[in-house]
Amino acid sequence: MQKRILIVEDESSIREMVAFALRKADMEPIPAEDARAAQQAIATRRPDLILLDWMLPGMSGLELARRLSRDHLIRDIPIIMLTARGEEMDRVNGLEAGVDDYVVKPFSTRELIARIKAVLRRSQGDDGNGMLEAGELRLDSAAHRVQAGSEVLILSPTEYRLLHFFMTHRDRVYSRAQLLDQVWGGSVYVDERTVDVHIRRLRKVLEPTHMDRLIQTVRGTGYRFSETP
Amino acid sequence: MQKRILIVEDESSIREMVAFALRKADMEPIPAEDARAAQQAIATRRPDLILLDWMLPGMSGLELARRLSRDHLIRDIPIIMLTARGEEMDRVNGLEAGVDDYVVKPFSTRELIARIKAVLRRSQGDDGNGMLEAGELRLDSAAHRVQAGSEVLILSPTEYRLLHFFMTHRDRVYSRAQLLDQVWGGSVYVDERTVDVHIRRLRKVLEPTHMDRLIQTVRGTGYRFSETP
DNA sequence: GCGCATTTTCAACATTTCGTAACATACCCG
DNA sequence: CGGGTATGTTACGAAATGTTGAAAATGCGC
Repeated sequence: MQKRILIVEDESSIREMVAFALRKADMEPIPAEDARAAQQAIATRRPDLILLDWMLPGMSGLELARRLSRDHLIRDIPIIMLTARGEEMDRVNGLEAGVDDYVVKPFSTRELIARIKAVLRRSQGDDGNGMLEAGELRLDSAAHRVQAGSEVLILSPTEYRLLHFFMTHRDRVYSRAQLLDQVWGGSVYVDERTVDVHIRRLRKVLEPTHMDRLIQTVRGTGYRFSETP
Repeated sequence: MQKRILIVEDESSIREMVAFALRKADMEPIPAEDARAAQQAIATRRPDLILLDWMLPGMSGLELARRLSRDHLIRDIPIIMLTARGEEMDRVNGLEAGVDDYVVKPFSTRELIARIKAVLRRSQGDDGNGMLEAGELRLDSAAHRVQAGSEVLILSPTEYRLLHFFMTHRDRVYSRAQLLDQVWGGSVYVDERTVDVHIRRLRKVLEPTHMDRLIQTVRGTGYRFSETP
């Protein structure tokens, strides 16, 4: 199934080059040259991923990203930011706005494609209806329900958000700070150790079904969600 | 070590401009104005990368690329295509004659150099994503995971940093002092022999998969990471 | 305001990692 | 061949890091 990729970029040469590369990789490019066009395209075509230039005429890419992540229907669309070198990409700002990855210009088209695939893969198991799967685990975000096999699991709100984040961001380490940003929201101050406790809780819920193996500790760095040990 | 870059381009002004930029970037340009000259240059000088104009007098760049990828000795030389904007790029779609990247004319030499470097890096086992490969070894820096074949290897934080450094700095000796600087960070005081111990630990992890051969001792100097003994 | 579910903090406990030192082995050169 | 130096190997205690249970704090509906 062809993935639709929205390209929000004001320079037409870059837009064209990326569109070219996307087609070659069997994806469907949707070009947009500013935030207005982007928003319209999102509403009408619902892309699977958004490529967002950091600097845009009118509204900055970051601002647009923030707006998008505010809208619940859109927030699960992953975003990759395109930034010019040295264009101080404050990583934290990006994380707050729900940006999934960065690519620094100038980039090779192959690298860009690889990153796009990586991000799409990470949010895989998402069949478009908000059904996420990993191992025996199934998370139905529409119904807000989690199952392991036929077992229904009861999660607290935070546990649920944490698991949901992990299932849409697999095979990647996240530090405690990053998890706090993403799962708790950037504007709360809580001890980093709190993350450990919730990890523990989540594991405890998953333990009876052996799905706790999906949540892995990366010593010295943070935690990771992955099917491979 | 200087990289040899073959420039196949009929317009001499572009050839010269690119050659100039390449020299400035410490690479060695090999100019060729048509397919015949290109093939001869490939046979005699074996370039590390080929810049190929889309439109050439006689044989088109695409046709040349196809021929090259047919030859097993040549097929792993990466190719970057130079195309004019709108030069029926869509036709490239399934063709895919082993082209690694392409740059749309007019391009800035700075961008071109950046792309060249990216492609060269990739051919050294760095896919630009933080996926590093060497032999059977694969290090995924996003997931913070190391595999040898399908085997997952467990590394301590320092072992991981050390391996990561080596995989991004191959074929070069580093003294213990340099390794301490780069891997431990300049502001720590530890005995140089500590490096030996960590090398030993890393080797031990790699031993079962025979990948310890990648870490080589250079007596009197330090250590080196290389695929060739 | 009260009771309940949830979240956060805290601190004891368990495990891993690290640097050092001591000993073993390999290599070089006269 | 033998001494001297460089590197390999191992063991051990201290320090860093992760885990865990329980208590304290918070927030929410009634």
